[in-house]
Amino acid sequence: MIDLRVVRNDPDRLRTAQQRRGASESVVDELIVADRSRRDTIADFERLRAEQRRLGKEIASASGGARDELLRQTKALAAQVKRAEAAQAGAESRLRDLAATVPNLASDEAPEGGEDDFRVLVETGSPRDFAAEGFEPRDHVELGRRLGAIDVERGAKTSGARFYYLTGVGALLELALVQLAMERALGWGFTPMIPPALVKPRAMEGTGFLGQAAADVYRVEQDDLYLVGTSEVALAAYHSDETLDAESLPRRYAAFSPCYRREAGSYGKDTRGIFRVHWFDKVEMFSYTSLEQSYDEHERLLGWEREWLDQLELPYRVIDVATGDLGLAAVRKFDCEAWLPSQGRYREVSSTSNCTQFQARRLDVRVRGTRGNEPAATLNATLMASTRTIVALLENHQDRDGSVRVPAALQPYLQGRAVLEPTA
RNA sequence: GGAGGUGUCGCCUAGUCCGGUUGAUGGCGCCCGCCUGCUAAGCGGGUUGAGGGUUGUCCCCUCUCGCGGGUUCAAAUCCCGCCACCUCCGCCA
Repeated sequence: MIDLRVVRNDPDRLRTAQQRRGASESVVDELIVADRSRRDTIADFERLRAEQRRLGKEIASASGGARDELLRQTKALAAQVKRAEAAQAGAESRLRDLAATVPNLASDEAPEGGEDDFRVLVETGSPRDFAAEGFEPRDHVELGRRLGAIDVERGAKTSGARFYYLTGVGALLELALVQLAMERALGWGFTPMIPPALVKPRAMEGTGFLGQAAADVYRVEQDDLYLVGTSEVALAAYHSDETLDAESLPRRYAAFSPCYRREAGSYGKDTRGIFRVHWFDKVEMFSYTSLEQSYDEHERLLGWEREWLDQLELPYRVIDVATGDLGLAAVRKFDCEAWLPSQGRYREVSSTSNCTQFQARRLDVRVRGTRGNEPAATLNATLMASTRTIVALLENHQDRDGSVRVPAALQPYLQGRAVLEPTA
């Protein structure tokens, strides 16, 4: 949720922010009205309640006729209090519902525009020239089949489109990646976590996934639980309703969890292979910081994401995502995109967002600092998304015979294997 | 899934049966001060959190006893629903 003080003190800033996002500006005026009505109803209620209290105290000590007279007065008052209370509750929920639709204020540094208006920040490593090497690169589906690593046909048989089995060396590869990622994260000071993948509505709502992204979320209706699309949800909710000491920040968590996404509205997009699937596993980095610290932390998280891709020896670029593509919670987002030879372009393999106080305000995560309590800032960053990492590894490190070179850093986690050989 | 119990302002706890000076008792911890070669002990005071008013950190108001409703002039206290934890039973990895 955005800071409602902006609505009161600087509505023009909010209008500009909405405009930069391509979001509704009229909502600002609605917010101003709703906020004013909330304050008015609160004032009414508090005034009546104070009067009621005062009378109640008198009744307690009065007796006889005086008491009866007081009772007559206060009975009428009680009805008014009840009405005022209902009016306040109504005004508050209207404001809350309205505020919930407003996205976080995008950073001034984020490029303005839609999905295609990103800015490329860096490009590192160069895509291999397969023509010069004299062979046509295979895509990950073909490579995975030859290695006995990926089985999409049986995935579809069992669970439907966009499901897969990792088999044999494919399964080992994921476990190796997870293990390596966790050890790196541990070295950087993260606390390893294995969080729940099913969460209550509050966690989902608090992280901003029930708004415009709700269609992409799996819901278990019978128990009113949601399957998380990222462990960011469970990690953000981890400290909900808590007040953290400023000295304990930043707090960094690295979680391994499955991720479930309905991928609604992506019909026909990336239908081949395991690039876009309904379920994958991921190691996610998550930081709690103060608002001031969050900007530097964002850079650090990006640095760690890059270090990870460097050690997997993948060519990639980093983009500064445009305002219209930030989602609800982020003020700024960097995506790392690895080169995919089969597609001849860069594709997202990781992403880091600074959500500032947007999630913390909803989930009630506060920092106890010198200025009193204030909402914490939360940041998330992909370290290792299993399927896309496997796709990038197989395609970039393939050889003409369909074998795949294992980057040195990963070899100790794959029983020392330097090359994955086709089984058929 | 069934039966019973518990949930009080950091931690522990009184209060709940029998509604009203409870805007919640006491202890521990913590903070400030006093005392003292130092430390400890001792003595005095402070200590739930949130929102708002005034922005004259001085005060005032509202909310907050797991959460949400209800009854009542009035709810920590009575009633209903839910949640979490504990014990036992059943079922299952």
